[in-house]
Amino acid sequence: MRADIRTATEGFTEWLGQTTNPVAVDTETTGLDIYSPGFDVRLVQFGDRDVAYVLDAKRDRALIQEAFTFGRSWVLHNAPFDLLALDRAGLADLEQLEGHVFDTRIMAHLLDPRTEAEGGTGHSLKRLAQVWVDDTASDGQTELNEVFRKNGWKQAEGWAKIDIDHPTYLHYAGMDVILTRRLFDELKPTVLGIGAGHLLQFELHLMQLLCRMQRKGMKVDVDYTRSLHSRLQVEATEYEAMAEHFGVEKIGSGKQVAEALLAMGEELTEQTPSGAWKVDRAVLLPMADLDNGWNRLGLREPNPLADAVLRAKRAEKWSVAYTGAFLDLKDENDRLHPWVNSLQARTARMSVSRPPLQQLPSSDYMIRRSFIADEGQVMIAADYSQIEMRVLAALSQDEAMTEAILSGVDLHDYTAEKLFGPDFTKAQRKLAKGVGFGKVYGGGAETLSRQTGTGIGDVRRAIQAYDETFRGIKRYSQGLQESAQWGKREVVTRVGRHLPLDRDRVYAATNYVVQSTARDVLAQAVVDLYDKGLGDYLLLPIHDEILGQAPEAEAEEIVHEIKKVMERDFDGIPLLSDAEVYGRTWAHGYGYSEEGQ
DNA sequence: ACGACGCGCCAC
DNA sequence: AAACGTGGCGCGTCGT
Repeated sequence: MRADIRTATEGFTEWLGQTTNPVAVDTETTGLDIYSPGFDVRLVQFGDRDVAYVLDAKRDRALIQEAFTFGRSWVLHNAPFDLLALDRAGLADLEQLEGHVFDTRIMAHLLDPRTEAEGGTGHSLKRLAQVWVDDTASDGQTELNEVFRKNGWKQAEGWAKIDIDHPTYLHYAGMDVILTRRLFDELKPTVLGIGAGHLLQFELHLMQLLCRMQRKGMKVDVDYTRSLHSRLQVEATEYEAMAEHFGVEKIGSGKQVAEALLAMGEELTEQTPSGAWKVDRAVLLPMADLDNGWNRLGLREPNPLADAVLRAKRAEKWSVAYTGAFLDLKDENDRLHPWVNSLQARTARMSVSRPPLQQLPSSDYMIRRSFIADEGQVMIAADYSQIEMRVLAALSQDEAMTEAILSGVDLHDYTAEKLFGPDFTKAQRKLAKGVGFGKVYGGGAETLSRQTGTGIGDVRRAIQAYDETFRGIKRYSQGLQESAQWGKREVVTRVGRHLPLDRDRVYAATNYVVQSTARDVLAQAVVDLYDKGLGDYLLLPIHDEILGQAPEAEAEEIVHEIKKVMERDFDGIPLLSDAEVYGRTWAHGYGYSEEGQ
């Protein structure tokens, strides 16, 4: 494969003026945390199929800035990282490139959303280039790692420490853009070939909007977070000491915990897939005489070790994964800019990482209290109610479920009445609800029986009654699986997304379509909100919810506008949004109030 | 020292 | 007939 890697600037402008679109772009930086102190862009590369210019971000700063004003189209692999890095370093604004950017990672995801572990190609440039461009393609990563290793640098250090003119580094940098452009040339017609051209445009647009959200970030209440962080650390240390008293030196070692509990005369019954004793939360809580909400059950004498391990683990997790991460990752203005991957899961669900803000504890508001609206603003949120059940009703066009939803009655009450009659008990409603979730998640009788503590026979009868009540859902689910059996082993969603199914898990088809369609509803809502000029109020997408902030005086009005934009009809099923003004902090949406503290 | 993996736990 | 879905990420352990 021809690869002409040029490190001098001679001829760059002429080349850029005459090469074909899109021009591949990549950056090499000091690290991954764009908003941490000390972050810098070191190299910026431009390339086409055969030629790469590897420019020094400092030496060639003006030339790079000028290049981005050329009004070309660009292609990047995993564009958000480089777009935000370029923006942060003042080399190119997000807005400047918006609408002119392709992302080969997004294109690859549309063609096969599976990771390597799931049997797909995965979405790393190296693997994709091997599959689509040249099976001997090497991006030079292995050689670069070797240089890092020989110098005694850890992975994360190498990127900042390697000499900017190290030949291995420059080769790696140059190959990246050449492979990206070559990959683009293969992926583009293939994406169009499966009829996903419109979907690609949509995803590229969405990705760039989420980049804006990420760049803005969210304000951390640093004083509060520091104080909570140390409180959690103290708590973890205290409970770790108690555990040690019972012979457990490392609370994270399931082996030690299990052995100590057995020595205390406790009985363990559940095992992990590899045969070890299971000592997770579900096992330890009852042993500590606690329910799921950590309240005393009063059923037995609490085991002090089980109690200490539970509390130490929680305090440890919360301080390391949350408060500690918030403090580590915030920028110099105390703002956090989490990574938002607009197209992540097999079902296209988005993910948020560094830190994982989509999964902060919701049973207690203390962690969410770390996030505070900007001066004069309040946090707001709007979520779709029962989005997955409603999407399932719409897709299946089930008559009974449509009737229930349109009548406005509580769906689980309706289901319980159909299953058990008008005098259904609380436990029966819970079971009815569980059966409904089972349809969305693909769960079976065994699982539901275990979860609800209902006998397997009763559960089977409930599922059967459910299928008879909601015949359309059963029919829809079977239809998906049958067509996947006959044709290609995949389901295609309403927006034309191809979701591959695993051979032995074809039953997951219903879940995939529902989860994916619900994701696309939220994604479309994000685009619509920006179109209506409400984008500046948004902070973060959370699967079926959008978190935002707005000036206090207008917050009610703005959140109402957001709700209205989100709400829509989906094949006769109304998708409704619950909108709420939280208050100064994220915790205000979870029962926190200043006065109460 | 580093990576892979098992396990666990946080969310929707 | 039956089959619980999607993530992020830290710790401990074990192999290289």
